[in-house]
Amino acid sequence: MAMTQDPRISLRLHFESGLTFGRGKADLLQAIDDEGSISAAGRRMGMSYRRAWSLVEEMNAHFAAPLVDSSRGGAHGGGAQLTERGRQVLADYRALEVLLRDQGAAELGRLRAGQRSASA
Amino acid sequence: MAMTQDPRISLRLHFESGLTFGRGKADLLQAIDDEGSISAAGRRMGMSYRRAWSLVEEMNAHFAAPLVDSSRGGAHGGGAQLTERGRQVLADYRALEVLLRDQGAAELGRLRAGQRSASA
DNA sequence: ATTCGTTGTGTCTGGATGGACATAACCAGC
DNA sequence: GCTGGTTATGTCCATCCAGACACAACGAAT
Repeated sequence: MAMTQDPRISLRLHFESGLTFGRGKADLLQAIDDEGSISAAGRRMGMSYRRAWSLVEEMNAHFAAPLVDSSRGGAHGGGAQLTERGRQVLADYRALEVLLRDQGAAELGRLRAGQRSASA
Repeated sequence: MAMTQDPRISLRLHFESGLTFGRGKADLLQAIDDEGSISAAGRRMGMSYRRAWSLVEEMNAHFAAPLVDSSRGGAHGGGAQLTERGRQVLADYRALEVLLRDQGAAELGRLRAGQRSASA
């Protein structure tokens, strides 16, 4: 239900600082929220832990407050959770996605229709 | 008036084909429309003709109909104009930009506010 | 035929990017 | 104090990409 199923056109935000935030990071945050772990999220998304962690690091560095809170050691080796800020950022991005697909359906439809037909 | 003046966050569309269309290509199309030439547009945007042309080539290749029509030789060496399709694509992108900034002001505002303060 | 500004292409190279691998640090539970 | 799974970090390398440079093709005007 929350899955964006057929994103022929996806949204990416370009912050002035240089940070880019698009479907990849959004889905990663979502996966971390679901799994409670960066590594599990990475596995689920088919990316290496190294990559997943570096994306998290990048996001945490570019926002005033971290989006992901992590701890290591312990019963299950550690884990990670979204902070309130993290959930807010994710929610805001999702809202913009919905806004675009809903209110911008006409424009997106024209843009899609104008594409060269797939070279199946 | 048509200038997007203070884009702290900009929009980029990711087509499934792999084409990305953001402020750069949009501004390039606009500049070509204004200047009537790819090279003049490139100069105006501070990019090499090679780069400007390759972006145009990329766009033309990914849409069913070209966005830019060009001709070489002649009195002024040649020139380029936006096709009707080109104007439509540009207009659609601009409309989505406006939609996002207008209807998405709350979300964008929160995202901006959450950024780490500039290291001026 | 020469000129002139533009379109259209080829090639090279340095820097950024991402993937793969390796390894240390951590700590509840046993 | 050993284990196990996770976080955190470093390094190397193939590869992609942007920028720079060079140059051919074109055609109206003169």
